[in-house]
Amino acid sequence: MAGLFKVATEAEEDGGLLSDRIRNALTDEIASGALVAGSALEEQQLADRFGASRTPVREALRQLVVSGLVEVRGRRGVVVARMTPERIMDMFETSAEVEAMCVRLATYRMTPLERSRLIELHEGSRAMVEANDVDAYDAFNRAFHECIYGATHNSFMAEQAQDVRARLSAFRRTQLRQGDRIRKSRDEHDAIMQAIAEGDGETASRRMRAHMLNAAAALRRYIEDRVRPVDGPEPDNF
Amino acid sequence: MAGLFKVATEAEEDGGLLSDRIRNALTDEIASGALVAGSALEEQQLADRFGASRTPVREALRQLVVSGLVEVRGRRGVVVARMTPERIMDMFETSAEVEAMCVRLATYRMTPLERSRLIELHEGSRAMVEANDVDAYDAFNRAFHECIYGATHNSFMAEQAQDVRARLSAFRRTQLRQGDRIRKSRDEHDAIMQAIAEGDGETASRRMRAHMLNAAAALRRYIEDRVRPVDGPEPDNF
DNA sequence: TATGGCGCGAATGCATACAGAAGGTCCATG
DNA sequence: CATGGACCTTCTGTATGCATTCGCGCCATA
Repeated sequence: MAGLFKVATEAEEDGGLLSDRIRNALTDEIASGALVAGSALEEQQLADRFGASRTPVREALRQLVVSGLVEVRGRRGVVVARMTPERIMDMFETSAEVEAMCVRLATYRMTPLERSRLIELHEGSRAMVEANDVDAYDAFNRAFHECIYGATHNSFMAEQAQDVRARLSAFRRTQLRQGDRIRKSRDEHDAIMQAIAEGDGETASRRMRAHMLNAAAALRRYIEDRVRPVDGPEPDNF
Repeated sequence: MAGLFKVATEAEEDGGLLSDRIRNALTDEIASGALVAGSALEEQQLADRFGASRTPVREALRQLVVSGLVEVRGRRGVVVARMTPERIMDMFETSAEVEAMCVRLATYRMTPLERSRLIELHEGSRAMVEANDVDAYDAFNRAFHECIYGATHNSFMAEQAQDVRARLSAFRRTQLRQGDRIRKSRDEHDAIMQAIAEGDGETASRRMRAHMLNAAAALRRYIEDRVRPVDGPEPDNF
């Protein structure tokens, strides 16, 4: 329902292709968790929902397959990518390494202006922590890391890092709700910022890796706490 | 023409989807350089060539857009991704960092069996160098690096690394034809292998990064030698 | 002669129609 | 009562048709 309204409002910016609009909408819904993993995505149903025919829906789905957000099952249609816990951990580890790689290069290459912008962002996150505003912190977090990607001055690397990050966004947000993870996250950012300020890319890199792996561990605890009691319908589902 | 024949022979394995076959064929042709950057890809023309209708061709093209191998220009159709020298260098740097990351993890995690397999591959490459067999060495090189990806025991990371590598394959092969680059490449592999044997992931990582950046530099020289004399129709085309 | 407007052609983007396959269901039989 | 097979439904995969839009060339005018 929210999707319908969104499409209706976005219909005004008609410049984009219909298939692109559908793809972006589905990407958002998968990344936000509105579409849970394993859900079947029927073409006709989506076409009705977006007020389009099956053709642009198909194109959007095919693109999502390449992005890894959905997977095809023979001729039985596509489902939202159903990931095992092992795969999620693999993705987090990869993300950690990629982020560590980016921050190392960024430390050595960022301009004073970029550094200033990063500091500004980081300072702004203090209020979100104290308000325990998960959504705001999630948005900040994204901006913070993208700022680092940009500071690598390597647009391809930035795109790759963002791709990996996007595939994990659905899990990252849940992870932030674990205990006082937000506060710890900001403390870790603080340590990273210090290494950046000192121009020590190697230390920044190690701290970033630890930061990301801590987030993964927090997610793991969160999942185990939530999945254990149920123990029934969805053991491998997400 | 070669493409037509290829499709005809592969038509027997009819299990795959038509759009997948087209996508794979186009991927191969772009990666191998048979389709040069900037070439326009007309839907009807491709449909005729593959003996299909426009629909599967469209789907294949859309998937290639997501892969970054082709790009759309409004409604003017798609062209093989036209990359600037800066972007290619960005991609090589990213590839270098990713490979360095993989080999570090692989050094710490590979099983004796995997190490044995890697040594065997490396030994086998000696003959190719002495025969100066670029195609054979290119194939070996791919197997060598994929073996390392696998040894990370992180399937997601392996996929990411392979994606980046695939996007550079068209350039990697040309680079191997530069001077005695093949011999140097094998020497660098040798140094990497030594670090792996000693279990020193950090050294293996640094050597791998240098190896990849050397390859990029070789490509740059090769391009400049070839593009400088022309200086006319394709300054940014390559 | 140069520039701007107009019309035509062609190719993309979307919609619709048709064929094939996969799964479910119901019935018959052991 | 269980099991296997055939039929039917539904959805995917592909083909074709139509509208829109973009580019290109021509012509008129300053």
